[in-house]
Amino acid sequence: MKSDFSPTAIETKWQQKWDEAGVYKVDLKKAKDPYYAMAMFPYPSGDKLHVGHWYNFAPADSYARYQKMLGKDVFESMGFDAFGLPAENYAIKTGVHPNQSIKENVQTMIKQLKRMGCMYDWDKMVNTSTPEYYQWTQWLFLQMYSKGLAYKKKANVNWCPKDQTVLANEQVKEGLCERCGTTVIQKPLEQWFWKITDYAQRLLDGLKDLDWPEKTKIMQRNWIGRSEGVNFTCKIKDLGIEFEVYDSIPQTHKAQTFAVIAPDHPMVKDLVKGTEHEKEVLAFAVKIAKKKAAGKFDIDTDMEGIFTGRFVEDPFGMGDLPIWVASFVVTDYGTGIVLCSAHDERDFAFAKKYDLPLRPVLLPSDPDQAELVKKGEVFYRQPDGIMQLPAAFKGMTWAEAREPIIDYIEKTGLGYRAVHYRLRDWLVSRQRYWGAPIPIVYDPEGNPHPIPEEHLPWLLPTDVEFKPTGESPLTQSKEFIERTEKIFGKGWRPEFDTMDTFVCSSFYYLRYLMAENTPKKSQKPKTKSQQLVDPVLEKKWMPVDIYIGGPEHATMHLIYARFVMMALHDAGIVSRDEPFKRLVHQGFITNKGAKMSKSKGNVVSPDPLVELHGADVFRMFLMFMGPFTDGGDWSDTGIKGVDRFVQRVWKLITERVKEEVNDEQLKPALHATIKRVTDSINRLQFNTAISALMEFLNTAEKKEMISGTTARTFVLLLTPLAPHLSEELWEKLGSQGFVVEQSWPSYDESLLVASTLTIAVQINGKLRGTIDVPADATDADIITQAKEQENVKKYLEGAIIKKEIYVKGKLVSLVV
RNA sequence: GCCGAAGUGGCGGAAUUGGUAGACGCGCACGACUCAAAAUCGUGUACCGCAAGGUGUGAGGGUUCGAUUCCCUCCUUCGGCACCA
Repeated sequence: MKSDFSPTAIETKWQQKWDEAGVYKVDLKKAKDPYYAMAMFPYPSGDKLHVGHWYNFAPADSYARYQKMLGKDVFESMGFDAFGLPAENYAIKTGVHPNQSIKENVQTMIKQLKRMGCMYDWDKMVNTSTPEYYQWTQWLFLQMYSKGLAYKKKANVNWCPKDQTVLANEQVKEGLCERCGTTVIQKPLEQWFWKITDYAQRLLDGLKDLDWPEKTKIMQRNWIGRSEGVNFTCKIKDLGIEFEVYDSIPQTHKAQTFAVIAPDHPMVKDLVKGTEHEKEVLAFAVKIAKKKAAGKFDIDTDMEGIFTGRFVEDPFGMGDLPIWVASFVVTDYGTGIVLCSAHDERDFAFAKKYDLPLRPVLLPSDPDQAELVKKGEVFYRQPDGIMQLPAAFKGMTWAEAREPIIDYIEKTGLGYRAVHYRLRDWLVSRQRYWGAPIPIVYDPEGNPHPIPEEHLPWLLPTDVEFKPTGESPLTQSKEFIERTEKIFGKGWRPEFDTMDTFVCSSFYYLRYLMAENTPKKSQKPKTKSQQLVDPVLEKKWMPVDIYIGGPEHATMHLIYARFVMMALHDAGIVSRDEPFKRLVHQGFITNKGAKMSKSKGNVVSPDPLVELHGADVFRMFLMFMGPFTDGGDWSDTGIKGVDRFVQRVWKLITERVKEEVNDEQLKPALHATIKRVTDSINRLQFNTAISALMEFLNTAEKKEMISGTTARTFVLLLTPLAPHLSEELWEKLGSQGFVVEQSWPSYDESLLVASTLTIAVQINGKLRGTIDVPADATDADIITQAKEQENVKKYLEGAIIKKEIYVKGKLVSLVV
């Protein structure tokens, strides 16, 4: 049965056969043992599919195939995150409408994805830029609005001057636009927000039960930034204005010596109104605000302040505290006003700069060192002769003192325990064209009203230019305004902003479960069966069993999706809080150390290599590069090794299999291989799975002929990794059915125990020889034998053995 | 500065609870086949040394009969955060 191996022909053949037989179609309703395998859906950019996509999707598919062979009803989803800036920027450059370019890119990418031979059930594909999809994005907005979770407010927001749109906090990385790298500035604008802060504690608590990478959980925890401390109510002297302050280091209680307020705090004006300080202070506030707006504020060089002339009225019986406006204080954390002490780096530096008094609470007592000794030992002292706290606190360490002091503060009634979070509300509106229109209209008085559901999808108008002007492009659409007036009345205006694309991707895992039922364009989603998600399917399939994607989404998509799922749960739409039970991040593929991107022109296309070697070889090569979660720098050296492996497998199975030949001696190796491959795939370490198969091949090739059983088992092990090749070999072996529908082989434990053991012999921790002993030899026998080993003997001559250690089945260690 | 991950041959990487470091593959060298080359197959390949032997998992200490694995200090690289009192 000798024949040549031609990957492309084989791969095309089996993709067709699978397709015809519908082996990857899943009946979501009938599935008995659902397994929802999902990779983060791609953005259909002009780059097409690059090696990074393959690196993500191919192993994800191999793992899903393994689950299928374990007997699960696997649903592997695929779709497109099609709204967003790149298509719009492309349109600005070329004049091609995003609708057009996205359609083309999606078509190309589907073709490329199909070439990979993954188990995607294409009937359930989603594309977020289609009205069928974005009506649900809009519906979600209305849900949020009706639950009071969507609101509009004027605030300083992150503005990208290049993309001419606002950005969510999560989209600003190191002060730069996450998309284009431009310095982000602050701009006061009226924007739509979603109240993710209401869910801060739940988002934090939920993490502990998730099977997610620890580092991702840590990133989310830091992002949420829960801080515990004490709130105090204070008064401005002579003005009687009451305000709250938050203090997260209660150890400094009664040791505060001044107060600082944020330059853009609304109370600043009231403090200085009509005083000699007014002009100067307000000018200072404006100066700092400008610096911050330009994104140029740097705490190290720009630590500045100015005295307001006002005091906090003796908050703790230790005297009045002067209030300064200080550049480093932020308005929107805590209450924007802070009581300062010696034991904070910034407060300390500020006090030194403006010669403000300090009252340290830690030994040593030198106020010049106060901040530096925070890690120092003993807490509590009375440098100015005033007893600050009860004597019970004396001698406590900084850490020990914390809780008792909070208790003490509460008991004295001066303040109360409080929790603050760093998490801010999610800014969801964007001044761009290519997104889902926000389903809100304004009456002639300018009051917002939700668009009734029957008008969904609230279509994105097409009579729009894309030039970013800083104003929403939708304002140019005559049709959009006419449509609004026609439905709602004269003088009514639509909301011109669109939604952040992260809204689209915050619930797509639910839409996959419904995509088959999506009405045609002509239909409107009004009937009962047309809902965001069928509760029965949701209950059955959610949460997603394994979600695979890049770590760059740790504080964006992955936190938004959790928030939206929780909000939907509270609204009774879904049955649980968390969308992704298990999360895995694939590693990042770089090119000469740099991130692949079109602008750098270093994107590597997989197509030529796939053409040359076939999809199986290419995907195995990517898996063989190293651990899936590590990624690495791109290089195609080494693909040859996998190619050779495939050629040799082909040769062995097509030329050297004889059904009834006796190859009993191969059995232990075969079963060891089953175990190794199984364990490796379980841990998503495809590299070691492949090397185990290579090792077995090396062993098997030494035999003249191998049996049908051995060959079939080997092909089964290869199936998740190289599905097309395996299918062809399965057929050549005369086996029934699709190999991709066979069960995963199991191994016989008893065959894994070797009949002879090789024991290492060490003297003083150095390897001096090995001995072969029967598996049933006694410990004493083995030690005796070890001492008689030739090389060992040499070292034992004239030496006294002080200690003998035998590690079962592994080694003998002698100490002389 | 803070949080996290990682440093092993010329290269990608192996080595589940401490137990024969370098599996598997690339590359390289030599050999076979060939007029020749490619492909393929075989042998070798951590370093020093002719050898006996010694040295080796970023550096330095420590625990242990025994450390890539555990502990301490430090260095480098990568990822995230950075005014949140």
